[in-house]
Amino acid sequence: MDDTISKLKALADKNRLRIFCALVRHEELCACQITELLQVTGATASRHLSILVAAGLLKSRKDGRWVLFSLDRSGNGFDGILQWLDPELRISLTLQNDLDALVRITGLSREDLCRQQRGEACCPIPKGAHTKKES
Amino acid sequence: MDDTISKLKALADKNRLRIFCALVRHEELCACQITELLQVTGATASRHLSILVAAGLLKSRKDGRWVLFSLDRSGNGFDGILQWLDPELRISLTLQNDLDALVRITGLSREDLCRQQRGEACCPIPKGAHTKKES
DNA sequence: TAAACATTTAGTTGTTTGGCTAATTATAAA
DNA sequence: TTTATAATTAGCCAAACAACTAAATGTTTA
Repeated sequence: MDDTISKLKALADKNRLRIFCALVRHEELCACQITELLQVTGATASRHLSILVAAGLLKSRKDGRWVLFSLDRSGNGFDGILQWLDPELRISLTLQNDLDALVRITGLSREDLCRQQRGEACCPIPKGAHTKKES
Repeated sequence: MDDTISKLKALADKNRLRIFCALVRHEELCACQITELLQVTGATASRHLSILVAAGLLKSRKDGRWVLFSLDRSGNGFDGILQWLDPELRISLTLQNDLDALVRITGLSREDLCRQQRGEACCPIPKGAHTKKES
């Protein structure tokens, strides 16, 4: 039961649910892409990611300097979770907006993305991104 | 999305998950039966129940002095939730123990149960109930 | 009507959680 | 080998939460 509660707790947070749903549609995302998506500090994104990994919902692998995260579909009841959350993916404006934002984020090279996050303004954020309101 | 997060948060608590799973197997339970099951104060059980109702996972109806709770199966994605949690019901010792305890609890009249909770010791708790350990 | 009683609401307290900044670790580039 | 950098960890604070006791609410019975 503790295992199930860990998964529920892990998903019962807006930012972590956004991460999870983003990874339903994108095979792999690195920590800095998640950071950019959520618009929080890298430390905060890292904490959320570690909670999702600890709950057995995500797995990660290193790729040089980067750490890439993806869904861990091997967990108990994973299909039930997806079946539950899938309708959500289609109707939530927040999640739709995230998918739009991910088109931009994954379109940048990881180098440019991280440079941008450090405020060197080499890659201005296109107007309209991150501006839709939740229904 | 907020609706989904409410449901996840509501289930992401050990006592509330126990309530929910108890109601998967028992059509209706009153607040005092839940109180007896969880071994918490009536106020605490009432709060947990209200959170589950607010999340749309349970519904309630009044029957005289008593309030009876049951699953609200009309909610979005309810089947996915059940599909996810059903395996849990079979393997968790805590939940199995709860089902055993419910046999005793539902075997008592509501009157006797509530009298017992007030400590008049009219209905001694059978030895062995509430004693199994979680795996 | 008065007393008993099932449940809920209010108010308090200690714990958990989510965010931040700063410091640390590990990898890559100069 | 020094510097830059992606990610994590540590430490802090405010907000959220779960438990309790006590008081309030609404229903039934004497």
